[in-house]
This record gives sequence, structure tokens and C-alpha cells, in this order.
Amino acid sequence: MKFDFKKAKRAQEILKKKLSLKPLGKVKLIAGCDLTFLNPYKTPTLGIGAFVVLSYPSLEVIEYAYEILEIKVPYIPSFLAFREIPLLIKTFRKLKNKPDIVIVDGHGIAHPRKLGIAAHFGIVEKVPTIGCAKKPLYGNFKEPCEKKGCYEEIYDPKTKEILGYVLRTKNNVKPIYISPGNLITLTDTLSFMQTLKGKYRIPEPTRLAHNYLQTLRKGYNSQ
DNA sequence: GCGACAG
DNA sequence: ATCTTGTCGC
Repeated sequence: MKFDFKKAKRAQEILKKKLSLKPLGKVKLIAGCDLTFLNPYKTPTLGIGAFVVLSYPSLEVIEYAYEILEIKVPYIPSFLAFREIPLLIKTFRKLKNKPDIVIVDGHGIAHPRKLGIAAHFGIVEKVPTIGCAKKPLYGNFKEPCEKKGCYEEIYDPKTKEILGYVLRTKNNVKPIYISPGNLITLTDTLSFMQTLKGKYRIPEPTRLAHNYLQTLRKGYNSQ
């Protein structure tokens, strides 16, 4: 089945109208999520998604959840949400502890139509989100200095507005790209990410969700 | 037309 | 994203 670019683009433009970049409230629970395939060889379309809920700011694990779903939509840059969101939502709705904010793999408003997967997910689930990507997708920026904590703004090449930040989370290691998803301001996005005391490049909630998936996948493939 | 292009 | 161990460098 082919991907309908026109419909997808239209859906993004309609959803974008519901985007709300307002100040973030108090956060007690934070969640990270991730998604991969169960077995790329045997069942190349079976995706597995995971969420990890942590206390904030202590970052102790409160809950793990996972779900499995058939994924048929291909990966197309700037349309990632259509591929990954059904599984993310299915998994998110299993959570007993609803987080006050979710960190999503991918961009928020740092996207050609200001509706990256983090913004898309935040609108659909009515939850504050931050997009955290490992690679740039859209926008201009300068390379931040090599020290942990250094950052630079990501600018929209057309409107010149700030869309997010390139943040160095570890000395001499590639930076990450963060931008507001929904129900959070641009500056809250930066300050919140700066409060996540992390030892690694990837923020702890995302890293734990990723590790959890690897464990689940090995379990399924070895029995 | 060409290159770039989250996961 | 995924196939994959050790290895080089800070």
C-alpha cells in the first residue's frame, strides 16, 4: 500500500493548529519511550514499543510497559509519526502511572511543518512532550562548543524563529537535538533537559526504554 | 534538477 | 532503525 503524501501533509497541518506551547507545570513523573522490531528476519513488520516511567527529579524507575503491533507504514523523513505513533499510543495507554511529560525519540517543532513526532504524539495524547533526536532534520544551527552543557539555537530558515536547541550532553561527544513537542515552551524545553542529570549522551528515560526493548527482544527471539 | 533527509 | 566484535581513542 502506497503512502499518501497529500493526506499526510494535510493531517499534519490540521493537527498543528492544536499545538499549544504553554509553560510546563510541575513534573513528578517523566517517561521515555522507544520502538524497534521484534525480529527483522522472521517478522519484519512486527514492532515492539516500550515506555519507562521514572520519578522526577530522582529518576527512579516506577513502571515499565510494552506492546506489540504490526507496522506497515514505511519510514519517510518528516512523516515518521505515521509509522511509529500507533504503537506508541497503544503502549502509552497501558501505563498505570501517567507521566507529566514524555520524551519522544525524534523532533518536536524542529520540523518542516512544525509537527514532528513529539508534537504529534503530545497533541493526540494531550500530554506535554519534548522531542529529542540524535540527528538534525530541519533548521539551521551552529555547532555548540565541545563541553557538556554547551548549546546553540536551531533556527527556522524561512521565518528565522527559534525551533529548538542543539545540546551537548557529554564532553566531546555528538550533541542531541531538542525541541518542544506540546504543552511546553521553548525555554522550558531547554531548562528541563538541563535538569536531567545524565551520565550519557541520551537522556536517561529514553536510554532506559531503549535498553528495555533490547532485553525484551532477546527474550522473544531466544525462546 | 540535485542533495538532504528524525527512526 | 537493523546486520555485528573487537578495537581505537579520550
